[in-house]
Amino acid sequence: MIETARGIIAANGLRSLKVRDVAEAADCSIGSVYNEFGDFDGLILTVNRETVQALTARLVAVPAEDPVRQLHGLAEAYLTFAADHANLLRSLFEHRMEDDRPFPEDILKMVMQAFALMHEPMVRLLPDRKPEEVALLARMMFSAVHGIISLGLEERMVAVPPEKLRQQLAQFVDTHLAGLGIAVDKPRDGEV
Amino acid sequence: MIETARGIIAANGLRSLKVRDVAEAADCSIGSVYNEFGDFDGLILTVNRETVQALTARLVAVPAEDPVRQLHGLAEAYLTFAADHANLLRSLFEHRMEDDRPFPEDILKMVMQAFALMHEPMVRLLPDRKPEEVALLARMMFSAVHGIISLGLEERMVAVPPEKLRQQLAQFVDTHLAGLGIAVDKPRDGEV
DNA sequence: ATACATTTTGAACAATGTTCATTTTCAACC
DNA sequence: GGTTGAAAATGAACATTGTTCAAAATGTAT
Repeated sequence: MIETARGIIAANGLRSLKVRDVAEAADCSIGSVYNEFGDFDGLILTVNRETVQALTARLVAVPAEDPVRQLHGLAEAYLTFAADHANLLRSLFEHRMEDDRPFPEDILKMVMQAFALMHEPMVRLLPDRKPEEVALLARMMFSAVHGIISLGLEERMVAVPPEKLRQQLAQFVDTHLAGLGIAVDKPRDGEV
Repeated sequence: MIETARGIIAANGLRSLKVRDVAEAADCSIGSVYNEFGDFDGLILTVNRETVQALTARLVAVPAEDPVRQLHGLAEAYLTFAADHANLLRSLFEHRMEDDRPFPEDILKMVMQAFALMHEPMVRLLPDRKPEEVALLARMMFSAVHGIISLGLEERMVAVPPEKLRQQLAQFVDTHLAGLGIAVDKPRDGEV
């Protein structure tokens, strides 16, 4: 059932998700969807929850030996995930809830955890700066990467080919690290 | 009528925009809304069009004497606009059309024009690089700024206070320019 | 004043999220 | 095995909202 919903969102975007379609595909009644998830938002949030989990899993799997490589790896993992699951990520970041119900605590926490994954390598690279300051820098860098990727993949606008985006992202990370006073002269794998 | 629609979106988000509300507020029939805008998307797009125009106007108004100051000004103008009209900007970037109708050409063009405003000062700062390369750098920088601002202002997540965001943005621009090999040692107005 | 064009109207329709009384399922107990 | 009561599943009915379109209202030219 979640599987079906995710399939529909991934294939045609959140807007095309319909309760009736999910019920039919799952071979159960409409009411059952409501018994399971409470309401439509509940279903969407369940899919979104799994999306963050999948994303976080990818990010956590990035090797952590060399902090610079790790940052590149995180950015690239994010890009790969975003390119493969553009609609799922959009659902996560763009879905607004009914009324003004609060954003679920656990999803928020997981997103923050994903954000925080850039924190550790940044601390290693900037041992002299205050932790709070580094936390801000890390969040900023994550946000910047997010912006580059999400606008870059936006089909409505002129979408950049993922391969090209990958190069740009790597360049961005390098440039930004250089700006922070971190030397990155040795080219890494797969860089042009 | 557009005014009403914009008001509703700005106040409560795109989701709460209803044809009937607009018709009632404009003191006309539902049908008239359709005669005027074709369909619901037409109304939304009209509001979005004016949003890009307003944003572009703000960005164009940024002084262009010193390129570094100009870049800071552009980022700050974007932030100010985003903070003042968060829901309108979201409507512009997040609204998906029915089916797969194409994104209107003119809006796309205006967004690109806004993107391109970072191009000129970047060319001035990097006279030795190839124009296409600078265009990519400019778009990347714009996207990064967009990401920092849109995630930063996201109330669902932990929103950063605009004042704090302003500082971070300025720091980001400085860092990035430094990474590009551009010296920025003189503090600018209003910087902490 | 008449005839034709244009605009406006809002009732009816279609799509879709939501509810809830009813039915079905199923386990526990005698 | 039959009875019973809780739990789960059902889908018809409802509420909201985008959309259509025949009819009415308005405007204009002759």
